[in-house]
Amino acid sequence: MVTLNDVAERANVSKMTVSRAINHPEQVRDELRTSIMQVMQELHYQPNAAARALVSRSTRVIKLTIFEDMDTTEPYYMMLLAGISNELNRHQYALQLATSNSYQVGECDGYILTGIRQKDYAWVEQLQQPVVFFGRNQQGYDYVDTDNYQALYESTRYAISRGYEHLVFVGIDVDEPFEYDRETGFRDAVTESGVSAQLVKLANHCHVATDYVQQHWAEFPKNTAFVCASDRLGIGIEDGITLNGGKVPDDYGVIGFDGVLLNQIASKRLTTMQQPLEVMGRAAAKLLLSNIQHPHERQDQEKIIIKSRLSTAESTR
Amino acid sequence: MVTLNDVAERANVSKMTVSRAINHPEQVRDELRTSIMQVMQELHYQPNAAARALVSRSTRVIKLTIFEDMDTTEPYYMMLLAGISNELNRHQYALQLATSNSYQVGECDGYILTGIRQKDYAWVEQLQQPVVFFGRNQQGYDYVDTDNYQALYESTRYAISRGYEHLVFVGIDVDEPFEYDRETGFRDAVTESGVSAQLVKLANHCHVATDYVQQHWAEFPKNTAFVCASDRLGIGIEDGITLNGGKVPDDYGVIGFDGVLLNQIASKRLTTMQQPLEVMGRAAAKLLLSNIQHPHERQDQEKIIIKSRLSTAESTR
DNA sequence: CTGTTAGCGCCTTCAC
DNA sequence: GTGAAGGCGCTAACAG
Repeated sequence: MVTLNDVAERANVSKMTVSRAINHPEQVRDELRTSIMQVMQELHYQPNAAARALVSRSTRVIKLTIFEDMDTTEPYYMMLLAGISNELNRHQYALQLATSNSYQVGECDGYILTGIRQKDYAWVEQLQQPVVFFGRNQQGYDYVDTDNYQALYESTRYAISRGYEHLVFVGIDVDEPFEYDRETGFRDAVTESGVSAQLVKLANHCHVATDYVQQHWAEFPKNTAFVCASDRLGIGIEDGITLNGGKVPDDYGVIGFDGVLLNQIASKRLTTMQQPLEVMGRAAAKLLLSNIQHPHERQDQEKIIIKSRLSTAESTR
Repeated sequence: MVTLNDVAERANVSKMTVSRAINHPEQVRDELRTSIMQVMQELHYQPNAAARALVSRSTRVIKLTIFEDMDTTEPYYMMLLAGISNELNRHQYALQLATSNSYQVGECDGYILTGIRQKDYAWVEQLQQPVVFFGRNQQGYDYVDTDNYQALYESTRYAISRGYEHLVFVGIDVDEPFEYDRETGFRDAVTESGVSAQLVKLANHCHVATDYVQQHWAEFPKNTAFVCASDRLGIGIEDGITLNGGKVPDDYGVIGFDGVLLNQIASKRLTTMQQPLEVMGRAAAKLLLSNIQHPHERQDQEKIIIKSRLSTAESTR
């Protein structure tokens, strides 16, 4: 292993000069600095991160902690990872993955947290380093989230603009703020334009949505659009319609929400509100790094709300 | 920050005794050890990983390097991550994510590599730490891979056993060993049983497969099964069949390969050879850790080939 | 069994 | 501008 010392000897300077050439180049004579740089290249010198961390108390490592079993984790986290990773790389930080049951090995300069439940907050509070959440929270921590209200408001408006006259909101059967935001977005859009509408909440699975359509088919006149709180529900709904002989998109419209997986896979492409996950990942990383550089009081909670974009496809006319 | 020293003082011993209580408990009197443990608890002592790494030259960090743009990365890597992460956690190692353009920050004890191209091998060779590949390689590095031959052999046999009398292999249009293995698996199964068969290679997209069926529909008599080299192709094929009025699974069978995403999403479930990605991730981690503990020569290349399992669903009878 | 000494590689502080 | 000394937190090696 090549150390600072090795470089110093070869360059005929003290190791301090080498250290300075790296960390405070302006304090070293140009001539010396370039010759030191050259020696570092020749020797393939790589600073020892552990030694740096030990003395500087900064690790240049960010931990992403996912409070869910990785096994059941949505694959779309991959896009999030990409965003976080891209941004961290730009600033020469490393990304370390952890789960709630991870053995905590090694320090870090900050955390990005996602999938937190109520019982996990005790752990969060005890953290010494800055924290950014992925997803809304009411505990005053900075967070990045998607604009659930806007997403459903806009997709509903879109359905109406395409001439569908009866709207059904297919929500997810959970008691979470994000779900209420989506519901409210739908309600507001519907109220404004005065079309007829109904709401239902289902478990977030394709087949549940399909069964729902099967059982309630009589309730849906032609010219109905289903505005769904997830793409899984959207796909299930579309299937149910087809099974009943309904025509998509001519007589029935379907709009999903999330838009991560399906574009690559599903054969019939679903119109969907697409969360820009890569952007959201980058935003979370950026926010965290800024908190690390400028430690601020917990008073002013920073909320970064990112809008989804409608991606139109074959399930709406 | 609580250090060894703090614990030592509070427990009225030297810091070495505390260090030993942690790393070599058997060398410390039971009584002393328990009292030290208690003090550590009280003080919430956490060993400083940087200091440990510095002195022991072991970081307990494993890097997963994905040689693809994260942006385009298959979401199924998430399952791989889960497997790797689970296994590493069991052994108290941390997982660090890197991409080819990552700034190399910090050391690690070993690498798991995936998505490598020819031009990346120079980088790999210069690594000091043990390496395990995800996916076959001919450079002599240990690797974990799925058994492509077996997967297609078995799915083909299955199709035949279900009474389909004409078989079509829908391969991926790439010049890679894994593709030839799949093709050979198909050929062998077909030859053994003497059914009629044909092969085609397509770009790995749903719609390409659908178009293919559309254009060649006349070639496919009833009782044809399509054995596909990916689930995307499988879905596209199934769609094509349906569009031509073919009945799946009664008159036409479709079998995919991969089986990661779709079970959660697609409404019509595809019969598919499912790669146990979580298991493969764990295997890669296990192999790497074993290489770290017992450094061996590069002579005997360890190959871990993991079999896929058929997951039968609605696209075959 | 337990304590003392020394040093891992780097950076801060203080001399020159 | 540059160098020397000291110490970050921990552990291996040697004393006792």
